[in-house]
Amino acid sequence: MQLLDTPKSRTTKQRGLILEELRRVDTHPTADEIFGLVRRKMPRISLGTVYRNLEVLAEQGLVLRLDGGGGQRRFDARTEDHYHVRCLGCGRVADLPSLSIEIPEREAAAGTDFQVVGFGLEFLGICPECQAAAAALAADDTPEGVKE
Amino acid sequence: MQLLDTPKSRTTKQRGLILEELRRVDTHPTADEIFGLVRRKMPRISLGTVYRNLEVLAEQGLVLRLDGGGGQRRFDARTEDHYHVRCLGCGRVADLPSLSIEIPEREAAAGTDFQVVGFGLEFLGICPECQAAAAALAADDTPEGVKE
DNA sequence: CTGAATGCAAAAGCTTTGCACTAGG
DNA sequence: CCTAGTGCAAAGCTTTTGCATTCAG
Repeated sequence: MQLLDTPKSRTTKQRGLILEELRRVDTHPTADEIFGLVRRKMPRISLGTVYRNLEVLAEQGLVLRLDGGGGQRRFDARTEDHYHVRCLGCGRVADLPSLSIEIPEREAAAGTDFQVVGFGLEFLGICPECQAAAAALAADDTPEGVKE
Repeated sequence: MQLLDTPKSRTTKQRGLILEELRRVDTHPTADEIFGLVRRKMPRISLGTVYRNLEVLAEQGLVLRLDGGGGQRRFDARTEDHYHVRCLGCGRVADLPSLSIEIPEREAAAGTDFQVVGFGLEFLGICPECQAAAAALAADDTPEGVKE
């Protein structure tokens, strides 16, 4: 069952061109860089349009957003080695009890001309509050007797 | 050998209090939330001071910045499964050939009340350009005959 | 036709910075 | 003393949004 129904999306020249240009490069450009690329072929496109389309394309799974969990910067005074879970709903972060995880840095380094110095890993999830909120919302939206 | 010499830092009331408050909580607060906490005990502190001190404390290794790779958002039209390296110098991102990595999501989920739905992993490194820049800089700063 | 999408510009975060003043060592 | 650090306010950057207009289906 589909909870949120996505509004039907249109195939505009702007969206097509953005995807095409993004596929042409392997530089993982920022929105602004994409704006620059696309503008060469469509000078009147606006940065807002680029942002809106990247968002749509990401929802459709046609592009990946690399923002590593993103959102606002958070701070932790616990400096011993441990991992975090970040809530996809509200951005809250919690500690995880220490896990021993093997990350093949050597192998990664072998596949690139970057000098690999480490890695960033965080788990993604839904915090209890956001789980409850989602459940309440689902209940509201579910007409009488409908099962999922 | 120490390349950049850090200017000697002072122990101000503000810096001490920020660290103290951050140690008191386990919520991984944002700069603004820390500002709120600290302001209860030192009402005239400014948000700028909080940012500056968090930066210093992070450099000293007393606090961790959780910004998941951070910087500007980047996009990728390659949607098949692969990992990335991000340059710590300039933020540039490159693809890595596919690696099979085992992330113990189950174990992580067992240690939290968050509903774990996945993880974010990226490698960190220095891109060739930034390696060159760093080497050039080191050469400049190295007086005649000095070896590292 | 209808409303999704656009261009433009303004607004909204979050973070950094310039400057004159304060205070740590 | 000397200069790192502070408070305040302004600026900076990236991303989002409101609105009248355009255009895809």
